[in-house]
Amino acid sequence: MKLLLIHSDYIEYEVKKKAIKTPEEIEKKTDRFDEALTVFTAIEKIDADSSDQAIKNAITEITKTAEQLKVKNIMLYPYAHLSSDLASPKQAQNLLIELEYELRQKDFNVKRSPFGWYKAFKISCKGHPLSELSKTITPGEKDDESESLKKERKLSSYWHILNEDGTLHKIDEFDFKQHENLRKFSFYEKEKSRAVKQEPAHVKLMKKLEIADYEPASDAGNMRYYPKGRFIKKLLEQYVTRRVVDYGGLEVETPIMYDMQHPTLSKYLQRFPARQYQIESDKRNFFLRFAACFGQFLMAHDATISYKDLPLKLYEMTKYSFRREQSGELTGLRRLRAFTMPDVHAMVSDMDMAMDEFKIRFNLSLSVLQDIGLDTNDIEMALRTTKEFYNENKEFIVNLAKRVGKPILVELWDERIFYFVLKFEFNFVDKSDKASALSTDQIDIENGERYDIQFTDMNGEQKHPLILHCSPSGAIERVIYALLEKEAIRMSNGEKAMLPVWLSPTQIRFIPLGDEFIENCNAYIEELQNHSSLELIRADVDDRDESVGRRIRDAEKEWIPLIIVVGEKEKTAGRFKPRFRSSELGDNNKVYSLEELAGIIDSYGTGFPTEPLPLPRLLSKRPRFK
RNA sequence: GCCGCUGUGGCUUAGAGGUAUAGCGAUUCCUUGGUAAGGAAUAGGUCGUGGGUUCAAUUCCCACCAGCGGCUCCA
Repeated sequence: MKLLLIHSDYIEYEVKKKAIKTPEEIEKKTDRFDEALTVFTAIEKIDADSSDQAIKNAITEITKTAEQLKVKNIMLYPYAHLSSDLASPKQAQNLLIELEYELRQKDFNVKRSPFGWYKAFKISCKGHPLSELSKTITPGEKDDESESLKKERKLSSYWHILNEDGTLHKIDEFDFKQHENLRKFSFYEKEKSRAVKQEPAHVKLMKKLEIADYEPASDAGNMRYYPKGRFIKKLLEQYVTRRVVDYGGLEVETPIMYDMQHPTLSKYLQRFPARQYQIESDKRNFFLRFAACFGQFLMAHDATISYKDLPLKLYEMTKYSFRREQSGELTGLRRLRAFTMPDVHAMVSDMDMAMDEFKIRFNLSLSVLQDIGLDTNDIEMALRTTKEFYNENKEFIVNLAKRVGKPILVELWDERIFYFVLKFEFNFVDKSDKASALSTDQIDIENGERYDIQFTDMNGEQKHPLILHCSPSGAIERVIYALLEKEAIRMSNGEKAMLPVWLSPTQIRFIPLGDEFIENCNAYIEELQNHSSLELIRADVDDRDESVGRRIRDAEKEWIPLIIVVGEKEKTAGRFKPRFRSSELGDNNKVYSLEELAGIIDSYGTGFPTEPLPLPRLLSKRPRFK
C-alpha cells in the first residue's frame, strides 16, 4: 500500500465521471473537509493477499502521523497513481472501506471520497516539514499464530540444570557456586532484565584491530570487513567447511532470494513472519533467505534418494543469511542482519539414526569450537526438548552432558511447540554477561513432510526423512565476536590478548634496526618458509622510519604472536631472541634458530588452513583503515 | 520496533547562541635507533542529516539516521 499524507487546511473534491466500469455508488457529488489529514491511498497486490495485516499497518502509520500533527479529521482519498502494482478495484475498494471503519474506531472523524471516479480536487497544503509524507506499507508484520505459540511456549516451559552425574535439578535449587557462567547464561535465558550496563568490548576491538566496522551507507547490521577481518573470516570459513566436508557434508550452493508466492515457502514464512528483507523485482516479491534450509530442502525434494544414501548431509556456508532483526537488537558482530552461517542438514530415516547422527554432530561442533580457540570452559550448553522425549532418552541426554564435562541448562516443554523435538546449543557468555548461541543442532520432524522430501526405503516404499539442522560453529561473525570478547575478558584480568596463531594475520614480525637489515629480514622469511611444513607462514617487516620502541609497541597493539628485532647481532649469529606474546609459545629469555621458530608456528598451524598475508609485507606500504 | 542516552577533522576529545580545542594518526623534515610512544613543522572540520525558532544555530526545538543501554526478540 502506498500512502501520501498531506496535512491540509482544507481538501475539497467534485465527482466528474466514471474511471472504472463499476464505480462505487455516490451519495454526494462534492465534499469538503477542513483541518484534515488527507490520505491519498493506493492499494497494491500484496495488500490484497494479507489484507488484515496491511490494514493494521496502515492504521498504525496514519494514527502515528495524525497524533504527531494533532489532527482529528482524516480524508481518505483513493489515488491509484501512487503505485504501478495495483490490487483489483474490488479488493481495493473493500480495503478502503475497512480502513475507514478502523479509523472511525480510533475516534477520528473520517471522510472517504468515492472509489472509481475521476474527481476534480482542491487541496491546501500547510507546507511545514511534516505536512507532506509518503509511506509504503507492506503487510506481514506480526503474526498472531506465532505470537500465541510463543506465549504458549513460555507457559509450558520448565527450566532445569542437568549435572554431569545425571542428576536433574530445578533451576532455583541448583548451587551455581562453581559455575558462574552457567548462572549468567541461565539467568539470561530464563529471566529478562540485566543490571549491568556496559558497552560490548568486542566493538572497540573489532575497530582497533581493523577487523570490521559499521557501514553507514548500508542498512544497520550489514558490516564492512577490512583486509584483516576478511582474512580471519576467510580462514574460519575455510576451516569450518573443511571439517564439515570431512564429516561427509556435500557442499552445495543455493540462491539467496526466494519467491514469496512459492507454495511451500509461503507456508513456512507464515510461521516465521516479518523478519526478512524483501525485494521487489519486476512485480514479483522475493525475500532474502534467513538460513540455508530452503535451498537445501528444495534441492532434496527434487533428488532421488535411497535409504542407502542416508544419512544424506547437505552443506552450505551461507554468505549471507539475512534476518531483519529489530534495530534495537543489533550489536557489533554479535547480532547482525547479514551474516555468514555454516548450515549442514542431515536427512535420516528414523529417530534412531537421527540420534546417532545428533551425537556425531555434537562431537563435531565441540571439536570445531575447540580448535578455533573456544573450549568447554568458554561455553555453556543448553538442551531443549519435551518432557516425554527427555524421559524416554535420559541416558542419551546425560551422556551429552558428560561429554561437555559440566552441568548444562535444560528446558523442558509439556508439548512440542516448534518443528523440532530436540535441540542443543553451545552458548558463549561475554564480558557484559550476555549469552549468545554458537553451535547448534536440532532434530526436525516436520519439514521432511512439508517440503515433500522422499527417500525409498528397503521395501521400496517412499518415506519422508527426519532432518537435522546444524551449524557446527554458529555464525562466523559471532565466532569472531566470541574470540574478541574472550580476549577482552583476559585483558581485564591483566593478561595479554592474542588470537590463535593460525588465525593471526601476522604470525611473526621482523623489526630491522636499519634499512640495511631489511634484506636480511626478507631472507629470514624465505628461510622460515623453507623450514616450515606449512604451505604459508605469515611474516612481515616493519620498515617504517620509527624508533624501535615505537615499532614494538605497534606490534604489541596488533597482538602479533612473535616479534623479532633484527640488527648486527642477529645478522652475525643467525639466531634470534623473539618477544613471545604468550609464554606458551616460547621463552623470552632464550635464543632461537629460524628452524626452531618455524617449528613453533608449525605446531600451532598444522591441520588449519593458511592464506597469504592480507596486507603488503612492508609496513611502510600499508594504508590505515582505522 | 518501544523507552532513555549519545553523535564535534581518520581516531579520542574540549567547548559555547556570534562558524571551534587539544592529543593521537597523516604529510614533510630532522633523528638511524636494541625490545610498549625520539623531535619539529604543515595540512585536515558542511560540529550526524533535514527542517524550525532567531539579526545570527554546531549550540535551543522538531523529525530522521546511526551507535550505546534497557525492553522485546533471537525460527
